[in-house]
Amino acid sequence: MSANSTISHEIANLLRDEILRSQYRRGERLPSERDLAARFDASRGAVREALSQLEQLGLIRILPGGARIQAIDAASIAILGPLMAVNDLPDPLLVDQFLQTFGVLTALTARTAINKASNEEMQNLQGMVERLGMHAGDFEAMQTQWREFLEYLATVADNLVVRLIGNDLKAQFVEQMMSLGINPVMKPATIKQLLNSLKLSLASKDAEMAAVTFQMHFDELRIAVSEAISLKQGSYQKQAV
Amino acid sequence: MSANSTISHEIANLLRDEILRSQYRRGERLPSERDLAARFDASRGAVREALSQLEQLGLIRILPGGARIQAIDAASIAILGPLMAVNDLPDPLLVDQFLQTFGVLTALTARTAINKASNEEMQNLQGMVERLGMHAGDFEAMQTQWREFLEYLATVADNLVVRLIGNDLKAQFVEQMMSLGINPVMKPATIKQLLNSLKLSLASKDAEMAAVTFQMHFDELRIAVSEAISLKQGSYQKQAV
DNA sequence: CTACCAATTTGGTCAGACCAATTTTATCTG
DNA sequence: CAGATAAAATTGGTCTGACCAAATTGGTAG
Repeated sequence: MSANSTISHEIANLLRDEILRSQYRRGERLPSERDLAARFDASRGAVREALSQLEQLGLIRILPGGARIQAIDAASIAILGPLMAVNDLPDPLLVDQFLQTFGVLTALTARTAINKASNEEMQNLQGMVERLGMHAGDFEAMQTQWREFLEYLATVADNLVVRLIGNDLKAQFVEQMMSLGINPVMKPATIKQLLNSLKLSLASKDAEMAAVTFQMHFDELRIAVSEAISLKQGSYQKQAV
Repeated sequence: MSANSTISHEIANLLRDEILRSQYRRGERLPSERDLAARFDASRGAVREALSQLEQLGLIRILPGGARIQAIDAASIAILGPLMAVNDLPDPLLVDQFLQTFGVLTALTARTAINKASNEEMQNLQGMVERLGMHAGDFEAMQTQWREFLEYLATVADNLVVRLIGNDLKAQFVEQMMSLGINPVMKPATIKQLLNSLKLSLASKDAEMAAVTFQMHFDELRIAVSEAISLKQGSYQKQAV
């Protein structure tokens, strides 16, 4: 995933992970560009490009005298993905916070979308929910359609701020979960209930109800993912034994 | 603000603004590094560092054959600040979306914070709200204390995801508004009501109520800011005449 | 008009050099 | 011994010029 062909990207990724693994303390000086160049057997130019990227991520601050490590909670959200990936398993707490955040933003998106949707868009939304209900069994197919639904919802809501955050978040997260083979399992009854509630809110154009529905869905999802992770953790420990 | 002493930063900022001003179309090729170097009278290395930053911002994609402009809604949220700054006045719609988003995230923070606050933290929070009420008149003082309150709330909630988003958002936004001299004015009665509601939710440890309170506050703020901007717009037009 | 091949352009990378500012070290002083 | 001071080494910022592989472009043959 983070194998961006170019050397500067590789260096950036390596250093990024080292920083995220707390191998440097906050405020500490990174090795000099020349030293790094020697270490990675690369030119100073390549190293400088890498550092330039890390600075943009908010992980370091470059200034005459040396590049210094920044506090991690002063960084950009673009580090979330890598942060979840530094360990074998993502930090469950972080994942939970992630879903919680994603939940409120999705709820906002739904609220906005329903409030400003045209008749045609409303019909499209209803149609998509309808189709979602039909594939209730097939996880893969539902996953795809579900994402399309959220995507369309975002399009209708047309909130650039949420959109941008969503980009960063989704890109960082979804693939991460997928690649780890973490499959959250939700009870069919719960899903059915969610879809029904969604149908209702759309039919009555009740934005608030839709928001609450999504909120509840994500709360369920948080539980499911949490279980999926601890399950995975169990199997890891087994392997270790 | 965006005058980062170094040439590469200057180039990056210039190009960033040009892209945000839609001077290039999506998918279009940026001038070659050599051309850009000539244009800015800089070395190719400096240009490459600049492009490296723009790529990290998600504004362009660099690949052999040329750097291409990306869709703006595929970028990082770090572009929001510059995006609001490209015009004399920030886009009111964007500002509104901004506050809306900030609102739900703050509501989430409040909910989480109250749910997991220790007794001591709870007392601190109550104390801060108390003090906020005392400075109801002085805008400056209240502004500072208000920010401290939110900051502490975030510390207690301890949600890294929201934290990171908040960083990016705050950094991009608050200063922007300040530097433009946009002072949203809220009725003292409204503020009083907000603080009371806040006091109540803290006293009864009612996380949901606190969340709703913040939500309402931000809705009020959105109105106030919207008015402040259109007021500013009026005075601009006067000047133009 | 299409398919294919050569010439050109473009990004990726390197080496070596110079400057200004900072940091470190050594030196001198009280 | 501590503190101020000056010299030396280090560090980031920038430039020049060069080479390669991949992609784009332009022209040519079918």
